Amino acid sequence: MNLEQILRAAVEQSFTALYGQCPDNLQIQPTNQEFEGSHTLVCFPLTKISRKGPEETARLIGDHLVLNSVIVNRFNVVKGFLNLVLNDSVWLSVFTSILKNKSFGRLPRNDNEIMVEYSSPNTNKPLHLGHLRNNFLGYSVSQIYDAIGYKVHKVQIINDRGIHICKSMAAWELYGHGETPESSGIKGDHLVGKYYVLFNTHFTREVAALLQTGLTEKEAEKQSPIMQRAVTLLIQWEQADATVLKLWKTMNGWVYHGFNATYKRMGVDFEKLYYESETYLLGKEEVLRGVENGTFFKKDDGSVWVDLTTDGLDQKVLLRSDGTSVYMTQDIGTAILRFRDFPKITGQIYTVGNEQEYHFKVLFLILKKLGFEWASRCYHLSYGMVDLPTGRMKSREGTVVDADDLMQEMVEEAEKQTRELGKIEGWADAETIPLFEMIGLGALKFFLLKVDPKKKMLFDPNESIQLQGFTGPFIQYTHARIRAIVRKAAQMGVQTNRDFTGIVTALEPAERECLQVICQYESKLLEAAREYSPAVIANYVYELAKSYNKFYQNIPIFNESDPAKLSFRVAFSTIVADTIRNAMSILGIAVPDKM
RNA sequence: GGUCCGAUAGCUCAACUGGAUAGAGCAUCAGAUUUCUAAUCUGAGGGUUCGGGGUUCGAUUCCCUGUCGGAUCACCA
Repeated sequence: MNLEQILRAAVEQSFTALYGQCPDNLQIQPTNQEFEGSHTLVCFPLTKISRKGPEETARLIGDHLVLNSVIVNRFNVVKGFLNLVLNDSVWLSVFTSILKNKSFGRLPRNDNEIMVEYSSPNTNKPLHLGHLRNNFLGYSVSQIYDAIGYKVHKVQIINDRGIHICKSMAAWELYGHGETPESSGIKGDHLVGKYYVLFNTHFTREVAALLQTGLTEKEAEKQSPIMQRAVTLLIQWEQADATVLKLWKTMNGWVYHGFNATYKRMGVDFEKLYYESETYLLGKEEVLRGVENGTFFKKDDGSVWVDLTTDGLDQKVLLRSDGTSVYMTQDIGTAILRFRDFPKITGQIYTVGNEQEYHFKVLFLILKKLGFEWASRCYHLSYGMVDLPTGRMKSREGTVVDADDLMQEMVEEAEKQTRELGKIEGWADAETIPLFEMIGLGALKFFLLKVDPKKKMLFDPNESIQLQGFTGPFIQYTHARIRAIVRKAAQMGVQTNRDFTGIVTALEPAERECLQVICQYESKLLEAAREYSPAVIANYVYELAKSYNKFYQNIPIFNESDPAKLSFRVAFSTIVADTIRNAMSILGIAVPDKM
């Protein structure tokens, strides 16, 4: 039982003793800074049962608690708010139990399994800033569920087939001169992306030329030789033409190789990859089954549709008139396949941008209509676009921020700043290189995760790497400072592994305050899981770091003459550092011991 | 036009299922401390929570309505 549960039980007992019954949704919240106390009971809702005014109700409960409960020391009443001051002995025993609990911050394993999909890029160009938010979010949500005891399956769907990859293939065939990642020294995904861009340049040029000859825009686009080549490639691919398949495999292979390097630097991973080329046929089967049992219908031209007008949505195409599948078709197949592969999962989380909200609404509805009861347990973790101070990212205008470039710039900036501060002089490269990586990526991840996922956000690279304020590096530094204290204490031979109940009699206000923040960690994890929001954790860990800084500022640890208090404060610092490290690992961010 | 989402300090963001005088950081100004890592701490100024109604002990939060911004409504993915 944690502190809040103990307190809740005590209040329930008192209220029941006074009035014979007690509502089960007692509102206990942290006390505002300006009042004395740590926990506050909101008494307005209780007046219906107590049949007294809010203030009197609060006073009576407070009196009863002080007399009958061992944990409440004193109280004060402001309007209908009952502010409770707990005994320091309670705080100390809570502290000791956290200190001894090796798995603090990780809830016990349970039988739940959940699947998280994230990343899921197209294979025709490298990852960009938007993918960074996607990956960090998906990874972090996986970590959150892992921490509350779930078994998590991280997956992604790779859109490896379709016209987009054929465009890169066409351009490479025509203008590539056999260029490979090895021959050019260009990372595979960037190389394929280069030909995708090249396709568009030539396509635009060809269309412009054809327009001169008097064709309409539509005709010109159709007759463009490079576009015709791409379409041919797509048809040949579907016919399993050996040479086309070989080229397709080769170029996709380059992309995967490049992506893997990017994922590795990001610090994300996957248990299983699904490929569109392997799931779209199952989707097609299911759609045809749906036609047979009347869930879907066929139009005269042979295309298959679902009618969702009674659900307030539109009609949606599921198979083209030529029988080929669309995006929705393969998503149906993928979802079914996943629940077959992992029958124990209680649900599935799709980390995909908010521009696809409609798509997922339709997808889940279709799955429900097909009779899959798990459809209601699919959740679209939707997130907003990432803007830059320089303006919006537009692939057409070439203002897309490449993920690899950005990570590299962040790390370089981290190095520059750290060197300027001069604290790492004389360090070996083996120490500094991982440190720059930690700071640069920590800054990036923290900044992208601290904002509520569903909101669109502004990414300011310069602000993100600052060592002051609501940033990753600030928290990393706080952690490093605490570690320095703990190291020094260890050199002095201070013992920290002990029970402080009864040895230490009183707490400083800053200690009590900080301890209170630590106690909130597990409930924050649950809240983060409920909301699918790493931002909850980011806000929390920032609050914790600030809270410790106040403590650190007010209490000179090594000036303490009482050895019990000295070891208590060092142990206390250890717990804060551990909690910071735990919370940051939920965000996928490493924290250094020295910086 | 239909649907969904957003709007909070100069800027970037918080505010737990409706709770106290709406909070942080940055920026501005004024101080402390020169250490156990100052990459710190304290204080000040800065608000009609987009406008207008409603629900109640109490609304940034819920309902209605208007304004603005974004997304989406493809035989694209």
